[in-house]
Amino acid sequence: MNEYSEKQLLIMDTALKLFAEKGYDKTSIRDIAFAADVNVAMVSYYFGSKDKLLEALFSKHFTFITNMLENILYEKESSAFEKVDRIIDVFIDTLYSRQLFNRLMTREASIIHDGPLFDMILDMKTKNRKLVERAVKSGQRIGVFRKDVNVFFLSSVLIGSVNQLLANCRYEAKHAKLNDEEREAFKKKNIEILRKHLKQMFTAYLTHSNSTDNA
Amino acid sequence: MNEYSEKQLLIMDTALKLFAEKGYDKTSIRDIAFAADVNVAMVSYYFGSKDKLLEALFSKHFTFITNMLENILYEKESSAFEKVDRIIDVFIDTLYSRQLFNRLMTREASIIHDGPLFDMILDMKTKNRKLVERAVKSGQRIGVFRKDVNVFFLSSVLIGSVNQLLANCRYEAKHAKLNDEEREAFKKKNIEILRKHLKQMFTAYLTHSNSTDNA
DNA sequence: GTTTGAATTAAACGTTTGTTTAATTTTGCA
DNA sequence: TGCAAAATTAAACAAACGTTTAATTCAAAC
Repeated sequence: MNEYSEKQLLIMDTALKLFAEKGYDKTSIRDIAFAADVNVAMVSYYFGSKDKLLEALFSKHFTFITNMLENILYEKESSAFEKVDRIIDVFIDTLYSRQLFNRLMTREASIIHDGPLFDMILDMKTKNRKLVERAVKSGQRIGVFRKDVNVFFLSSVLIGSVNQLLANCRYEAKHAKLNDEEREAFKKKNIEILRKHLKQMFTAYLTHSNSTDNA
Repeated sequence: MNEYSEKQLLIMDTALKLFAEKGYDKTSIRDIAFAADVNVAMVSYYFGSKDKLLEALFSKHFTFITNMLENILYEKESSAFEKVDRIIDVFIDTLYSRQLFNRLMTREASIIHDGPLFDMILDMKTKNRKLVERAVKSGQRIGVFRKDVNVFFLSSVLIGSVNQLLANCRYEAKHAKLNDEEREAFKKKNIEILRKHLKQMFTAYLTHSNSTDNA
């Protein structure tokens, strides 16, 4: 199913980069063709249309990411705390290593109302929540986590923080006029801070007995 | 400076709604004109161009939001914990009450590389951080907050969480086929959960003594 | 070497876009 | 009422867009 020729992959990679940096709508097929050094007609020839190219991009990265998430889901971990740490690592590493796709997806997600892309994104959001839920429940079962944790809240914090921090880094890097190398180093540095503090924050929150239980 | 006629405000409000829901690029001037029941030429006549209309929208909402943030900055609060609670309230309420603009801004922010919009967004991000920083430092001064708090991290968590939760709510609401009223009630419910748990989480994190100080 | 189908190309197509024009209507003021 | 400026309109404009066409090149099989 997902077997693309080298030329198709070249087009997809080039398109992903341009879509992420300039936006889907502001990237013309001619832009992609020029950057990938292929003829304009090749996109329609291989993918059918610009929309289908976007769909192909989503499918490709979704199968990779959701597969990874599902594998984690069936891992055996020794403690609930390790589970939480592991999940934070997986989310951060995935969002960081697939920054371009993640940027494109988040952007498109905010204006999509239905169709195959909507279904894919909804499916991924559900899987994200399942993963967080599993870790939380295992900690609750053995009594080390508080009982009134809200998973919808937690997964929003997790994903939202990473994306927001990466966006902030891009802005700071541009403001400080960092070059590509410096910017990536800056991102990496802040991602590691995020990782460390997010783990601390989640642990503190999950083990903290709720002081306003009756609210 | 910011004095617009009723017709100009009508165009701006209509444009904001369409930009937020369909995206800036996918909304044509004809779409706006039709929805606002004005002639297509009126947009260029009043604002100069579509880009300038977007700039006007940004200016309008930015002056409001940044003014509000700066006012908070000089408020007197009794305790550091109250300061944190207050800031969380302000961010949540602002992001929630200006959902449409916030959605538009976040979306455009991810593909803007320079220009007046870039400067405005950067300015707002800086102000956000200043606000968080002030609350954290006041708690550190009197010794109730830990010393190694990272403000860049905290502000990312705060803004990122709210936006991500609202985006998740939109998806859930569409999946559950809620109508407009039900969707807003669903959002409101989850925002209140977010508010409560975010305050707990921040407090737990800020007062939690760091167990890996030497890391 | 010929044939067959895929790959590649330059050119053209029709549509939509943001914007402008030029004419007309409305408004506010003397 | 008369007049000048502002507001509003329908029509037209050029440019950019995604896509298609029709011709040509390429590669592999026989």
